[in-house]
Amino acid sequence: MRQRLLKIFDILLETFGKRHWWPGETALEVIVGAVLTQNTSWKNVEKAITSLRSAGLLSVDRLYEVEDAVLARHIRSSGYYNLKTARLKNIVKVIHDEYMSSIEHLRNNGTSDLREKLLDIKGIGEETADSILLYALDKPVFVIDAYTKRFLANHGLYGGPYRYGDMQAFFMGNLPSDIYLFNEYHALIVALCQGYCLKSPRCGECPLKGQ
DNA sequence: CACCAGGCAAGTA
DNA sequence: TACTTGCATGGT
Repeated sequence: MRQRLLKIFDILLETFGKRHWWPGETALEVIVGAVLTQNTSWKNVEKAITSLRSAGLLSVDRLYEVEDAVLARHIRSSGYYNLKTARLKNIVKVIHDEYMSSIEHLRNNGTSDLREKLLDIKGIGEETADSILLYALDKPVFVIDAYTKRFLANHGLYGGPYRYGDMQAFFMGNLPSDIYLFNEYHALIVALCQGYCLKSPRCGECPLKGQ
């Protein structure tokens, strides 16, 4: 299975190229994006991030201080703005109060289980926590989402159960623990599903046909 | 008009 | 444990 998953990765990389998920952005922007993109298209999230950046709000301390109503106005385009305002405030408060507003301190925290720490924050579930761990904090965890589930179900790689932890264990048990690989693999699965498995499935043209 | 998008928490059975 | 529902904008 290990070789099969690596072969699939090579095909996806060849087909779609590097996805450049969250390159050249600050870790805080990644964290904000991870929350804002919950059940929301990335396009709508980009507008919100741009608005926050223009307003000079993309720092832990500025986000900590800003009024809820003001924050909500800037992230309006990403939907669920009242909910997401509270969720951003929740995680920013932890970074501010417990890590001196430093993402580096959060990243380098080796004493407690960082994943559990994130999951304890209201509004941070497994996918958001793992996206933050992988894409913002450079931790080797495999991110699972609705696309990943569809990918596993559609390609006969895995028989279930289709629970988050089981699917994650499948990938992490059958791949080398590598930040770059986990980062790119997840993004490539999304690209595959968006191009071939989503609306009007094009399974006949799927680059993984026969794999 | 309907449906979906890089989920989560709270409620129900 | 396994559903169901509210949250909300913007694109197709």
